[in-house]
Amino acid sequence: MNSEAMRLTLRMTKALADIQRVRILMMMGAGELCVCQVIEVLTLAPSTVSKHLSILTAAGLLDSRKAGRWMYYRLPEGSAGEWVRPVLKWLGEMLKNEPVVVQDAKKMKMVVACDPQSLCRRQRRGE
Amino acid sequence: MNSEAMRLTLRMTKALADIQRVRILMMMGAGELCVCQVIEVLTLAPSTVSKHLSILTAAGLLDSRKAGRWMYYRLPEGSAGEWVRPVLKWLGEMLKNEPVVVQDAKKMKMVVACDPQSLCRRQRRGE
DNA sequence: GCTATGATTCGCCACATAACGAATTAATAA
DNA sequence: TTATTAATTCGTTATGTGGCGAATCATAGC
Repeated sequence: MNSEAMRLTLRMTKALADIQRVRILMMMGAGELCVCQVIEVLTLAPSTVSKHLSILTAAGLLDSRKAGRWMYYRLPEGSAGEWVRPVLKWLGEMLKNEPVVVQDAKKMKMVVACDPQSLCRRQRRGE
Repeated sequence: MNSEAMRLTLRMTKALADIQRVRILMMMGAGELCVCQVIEVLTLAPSTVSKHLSILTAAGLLDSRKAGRWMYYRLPEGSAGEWVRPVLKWLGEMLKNEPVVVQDAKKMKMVVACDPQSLCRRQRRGE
């Protein structure tokens, strides 16, 4: 840890200090998700969700992968997530019975069931 | 954990999302401190420091004790700090070599050396 | 090339928050 | 009681942040 430590730490804690971003992290426990899937669960504007995802990524709390037009986000694996995992574990234990989180998980199941393509099409038509 | 969990969690993460409050938490590792000592190290207005301390306390990250005119703050002990300790440990490891934190610790030694009474008197006269 | 489309960036607005000094509170000391 | 004093609360200001829609970017498909 060098003099960047504080900057990095605050980037993380600030990233965690928002309910939508916490909800996203909890959702990601189930595996990687594309942006439109996160939009569907949070029911926020695409631009808003994209911003949240970029903040989480900049904080090292998410990794991303581009596949064609789709962007997939997931929890960081391996050594990349060493500093992150304890935080996520702590969050998970704090929130495992939180209604919002449980509800999001349920909605996630529905969303993962239909493929992203048809999901985005529905979104374009306005739900 | 009930439906309050998210509120509590966000109160904690928001409390951690500020550099002055992180500095305060790191300082408290050395033991309980009165407000004027924290003021001395952070070199911020008393009202500002008081606010930070109240935010940390409301988040469960600090306990307080009143002794005469002095108010002492410390890290929560025993079962009260069960959810807090892992976070503080994580913070401590992230920041143990952070210049600001090291410098604060050094200043703390000087501050603890002189008694609070004379410290506050000096502050009143404007450093 | 052109169009369609998933995602991001930009500009804006409303609201939250950190900082200060002044006023207030609570407790000691005169 | 009155004055002093450590801390807090209040009011104000400047800055930061979350939200949206419009515009833009990047890739797939025609």
